[in-house]
Amino acid sequence: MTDRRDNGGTDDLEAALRGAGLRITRQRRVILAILAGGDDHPDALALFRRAARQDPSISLSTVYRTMKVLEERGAIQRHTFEGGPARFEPADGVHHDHLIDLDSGEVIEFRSERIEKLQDEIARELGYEIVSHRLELYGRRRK
Amino acid sequence: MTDRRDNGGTDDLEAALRGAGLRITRQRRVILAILAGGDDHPDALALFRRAARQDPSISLSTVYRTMKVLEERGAIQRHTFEGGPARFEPADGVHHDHLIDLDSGEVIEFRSERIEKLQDEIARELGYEIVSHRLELYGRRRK
DNA sequence: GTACATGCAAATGATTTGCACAAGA
DNA sequence: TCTTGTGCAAATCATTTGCATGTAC
Repeated sequence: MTDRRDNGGTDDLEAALRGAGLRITRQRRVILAILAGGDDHPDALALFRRAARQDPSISLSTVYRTMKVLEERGAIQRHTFEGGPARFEPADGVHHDHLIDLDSGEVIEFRSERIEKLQDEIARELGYEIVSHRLELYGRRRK
Repeated sequence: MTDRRDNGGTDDLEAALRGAGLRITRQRRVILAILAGGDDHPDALALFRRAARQDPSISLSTVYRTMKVLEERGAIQRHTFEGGPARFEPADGVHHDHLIDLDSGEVIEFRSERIEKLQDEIARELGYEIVSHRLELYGRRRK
């Protein structure tokens, strides 16, 4: 047993690349392991720094390029929270929203069936079909 | 009677600047009128182009600087929808969320008391206090 | 007159891209 | 081998800022 999540693990990410006829390079292997291993939402620079510890030859461009292909394959999710740079997380199949801790930058995931449903109702009333949505709560720990 | 909204009109915007001891310059007057007059959500460049028609000497920097002070005074809202640059709208006092038409870029405003309430409940359950939030629906017109 | 505002150009920060070389399949 | 990937530097995009000059109050 491992503490790695069932989905979004290195194997799933590798499969996403392989399935598209893309290559598993030494640097991609490192990046995928970091993505799959962590349970936070790192940005490109954080990913780059962590990767560089294992392989100092990795470049920031490669991190960005890898994020782009993984996103195109639906293997990861890209989030752009207020202010900061894009942050990434392995796609876990189940959609969820985010609560961002304004003090620490920490991201807490949550999911509300009722909110999802209400969103659909609203879109329908306005004559629209939802393609995607984003719901982000920004707050601080209650004392 | 005017088709200008009750709130977020030129007068409100001017008041926001005056109240902070700031000056109403020729270029600010033009920008404020455009913001107050339109009912869309223009980005800095769009604002700049419209302003330049009335006063070709206006610079993009001034648009950005004006957006910054107005935002600091709470007179306008800045939105960063997926992808694109920041877009602005006069603050109308009542909070609302947005549905973005993926084909036209058009922004439709809506408000759901029930969603607002659910968000508060969720944050509370997670031990947080919401400072702000953003809910954006991206979709296309239903045929 | 004096502090605040402006235009311009240069700086910034995040991200992307062109190119010559390297390396998976 | 042949195509895809990489590092590096330069380019791009949105936005900000330094500075000398202009102007609202």
